[in-house]
Amino acid sequence: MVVSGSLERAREQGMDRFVSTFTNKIDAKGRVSVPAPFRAVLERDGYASAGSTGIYCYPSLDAPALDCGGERLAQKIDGLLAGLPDYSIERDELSVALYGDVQVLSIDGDGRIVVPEGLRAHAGLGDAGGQVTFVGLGDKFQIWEPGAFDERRKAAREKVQEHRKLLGGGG
Amino acid sequence: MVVSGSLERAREQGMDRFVSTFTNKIDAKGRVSVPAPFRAVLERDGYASAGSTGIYCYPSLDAPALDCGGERLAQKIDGLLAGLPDYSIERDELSVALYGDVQVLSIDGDGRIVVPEGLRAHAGLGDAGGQVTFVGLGDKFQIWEPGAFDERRKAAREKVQEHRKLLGGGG
DNA sequence: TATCAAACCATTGACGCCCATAAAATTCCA
DNA sequence: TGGAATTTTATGGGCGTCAATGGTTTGATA
Repeated sequence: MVVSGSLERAREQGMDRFVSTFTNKIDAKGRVSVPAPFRAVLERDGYASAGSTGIYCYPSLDAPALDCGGERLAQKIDGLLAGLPDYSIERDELSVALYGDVQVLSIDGDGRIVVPEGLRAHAGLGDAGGQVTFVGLGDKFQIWEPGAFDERRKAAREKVQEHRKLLGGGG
Repeated sequence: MVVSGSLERAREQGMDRFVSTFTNKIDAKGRVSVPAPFRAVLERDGYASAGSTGIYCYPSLDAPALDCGGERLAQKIDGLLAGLPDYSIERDELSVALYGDVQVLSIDGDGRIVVPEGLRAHAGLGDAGGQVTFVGLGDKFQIWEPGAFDERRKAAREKVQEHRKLLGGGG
């Protein structure tokens, strides 16, 4: 396929954030299609143009999921380091923390990525059914094992309902 | 192998920083393959062209790891020293610390380096399983014993978690 | 000549790249 | 508005190239 359909639409609509969730299959080779709308956002973000080779991906700090994004995400990380002096110990430490877990995954001509073993393990991808769920979070998106994401979503709903009650049902 | 694949890709895409982590085997002779993407960055950096013969490599000042890079790294070190007054004690000490243990490692036709015993000892390379981990840190990269890196990474993750507000709360 | 290091070669497994198919969605026209 | 035609996406598979790794030979040195 050619990355043009969703891309052009996204351009026209000024879409530049990751939205919605999609569930795709991960095949025997470990390949997964990145949802076309996400690819469109990445294109806009310039993931494949000037700065980088692919998408940035690292284990989420607080969930069994992977955080992914393009240039914007990379620049956010760089921004954190920008303030620290070159070759200072602080910078080295933070660099390892931020870069150490990051993998750059290239997207093939068909819009697919291969998730390396280490990352797959953190998110438990492939543990069940060989499917993975992409979740848009604006600036970035996450990759979940579908079952795990379901639980997380349920929990989130319940929490929201709690809040509503506390807020006096003003909805 | 021929150093052309990743290199050309890197050229075209303007990739000029060390990113991602890779784990390769180190054999009985002390040989390790430098990850192809890193070689590509080094090529761009001119490590093997005009100025120098190989990559700069020295014991990391604050970690059981090796700091490595090409021309850019060398120049940054120079710049760092240039900032200090001539014949100052600080400069002398830093000079020794930085330059004293620097080794220029040449990359053979197959993309491998031989890590000298002294450096290997500092990072504990080969102590377990005969594997080493390359960690991209932008301007330079580090070489770790996988186990040690894992520990450092865990610690770093916890540290980042404390500062995750800086990341925009996204995790 | 013995030893060590560095260039050379060869193998294998992984990965990038291409094509094919099928399903879904969108467009276009009646 | 409905339905056909076209486009786009997702997914499966094959194939060639390249990277990583192990081994061998050559060359320098003492």
